Amino acid sequence: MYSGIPMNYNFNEIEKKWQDHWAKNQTFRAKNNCDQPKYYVLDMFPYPSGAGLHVGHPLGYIASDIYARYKRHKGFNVLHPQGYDSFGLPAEQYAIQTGQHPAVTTEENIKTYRRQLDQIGFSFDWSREVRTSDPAYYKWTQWIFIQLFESWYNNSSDKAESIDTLITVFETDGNAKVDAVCDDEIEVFTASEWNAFSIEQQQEILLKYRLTYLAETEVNWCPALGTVLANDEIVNGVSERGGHAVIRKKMTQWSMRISAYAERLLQGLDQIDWTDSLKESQRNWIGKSVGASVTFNVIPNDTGSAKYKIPVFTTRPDTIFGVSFMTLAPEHDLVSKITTDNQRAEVEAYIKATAKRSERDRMADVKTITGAFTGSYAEHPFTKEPIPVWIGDYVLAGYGTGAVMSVPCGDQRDYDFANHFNIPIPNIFEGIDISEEAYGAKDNVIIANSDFLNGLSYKEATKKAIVALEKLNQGEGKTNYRLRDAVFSRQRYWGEPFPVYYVNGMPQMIDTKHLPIRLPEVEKYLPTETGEPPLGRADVWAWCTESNTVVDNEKVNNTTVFPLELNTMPGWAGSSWYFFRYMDPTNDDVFAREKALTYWENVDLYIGGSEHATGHLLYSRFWVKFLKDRGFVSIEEPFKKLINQGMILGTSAFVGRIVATGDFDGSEDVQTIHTDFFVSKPYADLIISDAEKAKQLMEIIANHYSVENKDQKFARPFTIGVSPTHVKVQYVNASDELDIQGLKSDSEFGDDYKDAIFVSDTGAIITLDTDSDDTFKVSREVEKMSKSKYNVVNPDAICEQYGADSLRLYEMFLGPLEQAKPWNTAGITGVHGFLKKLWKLYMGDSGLNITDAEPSKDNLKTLHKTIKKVEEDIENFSFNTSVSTFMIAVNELTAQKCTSKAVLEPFLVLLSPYAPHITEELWSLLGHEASISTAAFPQFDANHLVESSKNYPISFNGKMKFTLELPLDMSKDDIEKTVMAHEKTIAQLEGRTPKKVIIVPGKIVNIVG
RNA sequence: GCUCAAGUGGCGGAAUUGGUAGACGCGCUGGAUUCAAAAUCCAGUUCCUUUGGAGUGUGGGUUCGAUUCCCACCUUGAGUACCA
Repeated sequence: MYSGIPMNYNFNEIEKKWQDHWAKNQTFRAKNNCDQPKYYVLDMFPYPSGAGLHVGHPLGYIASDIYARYKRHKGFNVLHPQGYDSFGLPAEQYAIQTGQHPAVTTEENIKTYRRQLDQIGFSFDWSREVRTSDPAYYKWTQWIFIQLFESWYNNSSDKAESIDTLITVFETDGNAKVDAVCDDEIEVFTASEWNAFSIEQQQEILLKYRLTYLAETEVNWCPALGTVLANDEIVNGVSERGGHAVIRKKMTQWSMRISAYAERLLQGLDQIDWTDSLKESQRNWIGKSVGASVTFNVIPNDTGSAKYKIPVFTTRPDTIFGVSFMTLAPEHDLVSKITTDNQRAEVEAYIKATAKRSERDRMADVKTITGAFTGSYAEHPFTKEPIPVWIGDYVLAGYGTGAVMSVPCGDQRDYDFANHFNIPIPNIFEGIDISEEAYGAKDNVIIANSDFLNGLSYKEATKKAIVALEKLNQGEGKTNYRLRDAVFSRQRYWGEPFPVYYVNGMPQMIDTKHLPIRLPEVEKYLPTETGEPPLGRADVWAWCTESNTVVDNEKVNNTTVFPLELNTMPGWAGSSWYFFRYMDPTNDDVFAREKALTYWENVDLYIGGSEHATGHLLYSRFWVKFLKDRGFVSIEEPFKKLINQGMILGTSAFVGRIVATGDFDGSEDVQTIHTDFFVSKPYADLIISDAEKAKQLMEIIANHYSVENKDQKFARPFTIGVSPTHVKVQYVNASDELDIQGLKSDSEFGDDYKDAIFVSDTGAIITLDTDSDDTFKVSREVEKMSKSKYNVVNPDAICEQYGADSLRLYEMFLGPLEQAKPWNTAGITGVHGFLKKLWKLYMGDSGLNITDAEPSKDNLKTLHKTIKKVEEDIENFSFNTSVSTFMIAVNELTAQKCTSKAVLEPFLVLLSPYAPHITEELWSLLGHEASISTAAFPQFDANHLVESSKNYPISFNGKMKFTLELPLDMSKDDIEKTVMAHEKTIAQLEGRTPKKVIIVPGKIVNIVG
């Protein structure tokens, strides 16, 4: 243990001491009953991966920790918790490979995370830790799922209500008047019909209304992962995790009726303080478009007499007279029904061809226009003219109705399609040329050739067209959203089990008082041979309605014991509400007690990565709105302010390996051979630009191989090039010089560098046993931090070598929080040196160097300008600039030889959010018993910054030439006189008379002429 | 293609109610200290053809004055992708 007062800054001892102290005294425990104003600072909780943290991960945590500590100094009761999103795919993939239970590896990974987090000195309230994979936690995830099941969305009240209110309506009035968000095509029934339905029939109907429902849906199936994926888990047509192929497949799945909340999710964005880009991605994801639904009647053809209707959605009902064809998605249900015999072969061939194209091909190739004519015609609602009905894969089955009214003059895709298939392109825009391309803009159009819409603008024509369509009963105004209901089932093991069992195929909820339903044990984490999810392997996975327990599968009799659901919940289930659990983490009666919920309300500041824009952040908002509707919480939005921290990139290091190209064996085949020669960066540049130098090196190489190794092939003429090869950044110093010995003896590279010959800056071969001055420089490049690029920097090593305070300061010092920026360990010596200077300022050479001396004017000026700047910076989340400010302050106070306690004590408080360990240590050396975190933030006093004079920049035509110290209270006239009389002014003017003299008192003087 | 960011020394970056461009730090150069190295300290460090001139991606514009405001363009990064 640490004792006495060391003269040197012994960060390892100091940091360990205070981390232990904080943990032991629960210094950062948030109070639930408190008169202080609350402040809730949250980080997006991590998935505990096996790789542990690299220096990029803590960036956001450091920023939020600074803010949390700052808010404590400002008198707030701060909730700053941390936990783990501990269900997830990687642990399960690892389990499949090794047989290790995911719970075991997860526990190990969490231990590593915790150790790494602890050593950085975060002020987390660990007494509130949550883990999504903990049954005490997922009990409530299951509970929320049940609440969603027991709810429907009433459009009339614009909120979710208990399913009981819906049943009451059905019992008394049937469903004709119900305005709900529900499945399409629900049959209308009366009250008496409802009451006559069997229980199963009733349940089947209710399922179409519930906010979470079981339905056969077309899903994104990932064969490699053996599970379905949500839209936001697919990036560029492949799985976000692992990059595996994804195909469309119909499966019975739990879904969440998030589409019910589309409008509120959109509107709510205006109420929250998020970045515009993040709000924009959510807006795009929700994808609201306002327009009309229009129904086209199919003209009965020779083969069929049925009267089919084609409903379409359009944002441009004003262009309805420009329709010259219709296009259906190839998957559209009507296609097979309306295709004429003549066209059947062609249509079927086309459908087959498009089905074969993967989603990825379709996305990659948007230029090729394909389609087929069905042979059928639809009737134009107004002109009654026949319109040919085509199919084409540019129309998406999943959006709108899967069919479009094609207006080639107003939509480029329709235009291209019409051109390709020689379909007429009628022009309905007055004075607009459409011979080259469609005119898609809505502004400044005047509709023509459109009967009763002639002469109208987009807005007027849209209104009028909708009214006319409504009169015909063939359309109405409609708003469409791109946002689809979210698939909630995963065919995986390591996730929350559903509290669901099946009676005659109908899902039944387990009563909430029997929760949690714990994840069963399985012997293998793979799907069953019959293709069921891993839970299908569990032996004890049936629900007994008598004992209300999970029992052996063999007991299933479908009268009292029923099979349980085999899917598990997706990763976003547990993370959609965890911020509430921190408020009351151990409560076993409710997910969080009301008192805690009303005190802490919502998250004031949320920091995390932007990759969660359309997943976690949208789902959380959805669940919170739902919980509010049902009266469980009182807030509408979970995260008031949100900041995305930028990614920290790695600075990769490369050694230039010489590759030789030539015909080495006389076979006349040109080969490229990787030699054992590596060249230093400056020399590599030289041989590329200087043929003479290259020749010299070639000779050396040829000699090496032919003489020493008796390898004749290099004696022939050849050419050389430099191939950059990644090496570990650990072997490179601040001057980009390589530790050759270190690299050679690194076991991870094996024998790669055993025979390596390193050529120095000057072109000399570096020998390791002589102490020459030859150095070898690597080339560098900024890339994403990743193990394969050997540029990963572990915070453990940084903490050991420089300390957590240095790490914290440096991460902030790198640049603006929200920007991506490269990490380069070399630069950390700057902030580390600052901490040493700070230590020296307080400790002197022979012990505490603090006196009760009156602070000087300069001391106070330095202190107060620092208070002002740091406070402004923290409020603006500009942490990088306050680190500079601290450096300037310490430089100034050192130069001023300041020893005044009245200045040095408050300065520690300013710095403590950034560098909590060293400030806590110095604070206690100053005689304080209580933690520095309890100290009040210093008060800024502008009086200390008042100046009597100003060093005016004197510019000529806007260019500053010299400065002049003048009193601040000097009048404009006097300033002009003084400046004009100055010898440097006279010299500048060279006899010219200035046209104008601009004087801004306290700012500048500009002489024009 | 569309949307949103961002372009400033060798590097990370600072400066925005328009007013001394390059703060702070890294690196580099020179010096002190040292047997030597590390560490520490001091000085210098945008560029150039240097009694001066140019300069914040490029070209224009507004202004006494533009990194900051306006217009056009270029480049890079992120997101999104046939959404009717």
